[in-house]
Amino acid sequence: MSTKAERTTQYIIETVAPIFNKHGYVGTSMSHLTEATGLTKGAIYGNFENKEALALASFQHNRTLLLAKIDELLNNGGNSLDKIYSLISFYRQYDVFTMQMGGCPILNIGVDAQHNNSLLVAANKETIKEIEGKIALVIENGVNAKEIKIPVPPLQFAKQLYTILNGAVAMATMTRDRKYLVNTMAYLEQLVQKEIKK
Amino acid sequence: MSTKAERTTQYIIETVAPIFNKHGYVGTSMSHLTEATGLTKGAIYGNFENKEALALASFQHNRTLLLAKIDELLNNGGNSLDKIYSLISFYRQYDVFTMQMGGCPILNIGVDAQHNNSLLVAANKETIKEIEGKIALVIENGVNAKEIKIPVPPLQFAKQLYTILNGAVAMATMTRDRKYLVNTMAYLEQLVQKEIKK
DNA sequence: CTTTTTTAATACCATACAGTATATATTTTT
DNA sequence: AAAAATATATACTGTATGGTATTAAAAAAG
Repeated sequence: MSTKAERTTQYIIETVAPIFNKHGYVGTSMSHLTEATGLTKGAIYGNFENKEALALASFQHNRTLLLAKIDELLNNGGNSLDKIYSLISFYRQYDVFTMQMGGCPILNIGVDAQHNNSLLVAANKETIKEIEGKIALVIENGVNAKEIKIPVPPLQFAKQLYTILNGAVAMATMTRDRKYLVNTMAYLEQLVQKEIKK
Repeated sequence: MSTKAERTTQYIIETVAPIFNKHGYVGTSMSHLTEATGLTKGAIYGNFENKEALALASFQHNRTLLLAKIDELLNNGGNSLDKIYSLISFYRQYDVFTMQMGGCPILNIGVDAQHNNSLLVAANKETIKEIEGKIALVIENGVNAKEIKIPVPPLQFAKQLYTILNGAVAMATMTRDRKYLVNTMAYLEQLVQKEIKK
């Protein structure tokens, strides 16, 4: 079984991750964290070197949750077209899924950390690259299996798709209006149907 | 001529607006502002009630710059299709244009202020609505003049277009890679040509 | 050019911040 | 169950925070 400290560390990360995601790196204070966890600074600093290490662990936690979900969608049997459709369907409810994390970790951290924390910026960039790669792989397999045809290389197509997905996420976040998700996913579905379905 | 205070007020806003835009509301401290302006807190608090008022004025300043540019593009003679193309061309270099502001004010403030400052969130939402309205008007005129045809109502089309534009802005911001702007604008140009050009 | 009014600098609040050394609990190991 | 090791709480750094009276300087009005 795991040691006490390991469990506490995990508990802190889970509790604190949505707070960092909502309020950003500078916007989150140690007192926010002690209050939310019910622990003291002694406990937190016993498990994490400093605020930055905790913020990074928090981002990695959210990132892992999101990547696990995307993996699940993209490895869930079916042909590549089904996988793309299920990714789009997932983003229609992206706001519901990311609520537990305090919003989209990619967008929030990616924008918030920009001039405040370079470690978080780097971790976020890496995550974006990873997601694009996963989508590109599905596309590539679909092309090879002659299930779909695309007008540009797989990675570029994946980046383009992910850009539009994130556009919807950004708009929905900024306006707090989930219609942007719904409408954009409707648009993408007909786009996929018309443009890449062979 | 303008009074001294009016000029100082304006000078403060111009100097401080990019800082707020880069570092966010909580991430910007009064000492950042005194350092950047070369003024003391006495001078700043003589011209602004508090930090929030200054942040709001800063956002309004950037918003005005952006809206002026968009107005210029969308009222610059030519038919509605030309206007859409010139908007898309502008976004290809959006990073250059918004550098003076410390990045895209819509995205930065829209995301950063989300759980930190409700006044800024409201001002940002209002600005988004305004931009969408301006685009929708161009579309509507184009439809009425039978220059273009669109598969959805003008406002919805405008929102969809603006969502994709902002997706490119978000990706370019987060990854610091302007290729997202270039590629997305290339995509949008062929989309407009194929889909709405009558 | 003097007086009045306005504007900005200084010096100062009280509070909150990230982080730490030490003491006290609480687990683990024996 | 006792001893050793670990984990958490307490109490405390020094510094930075947003904000404010008050004083000095500069601009505008007479």
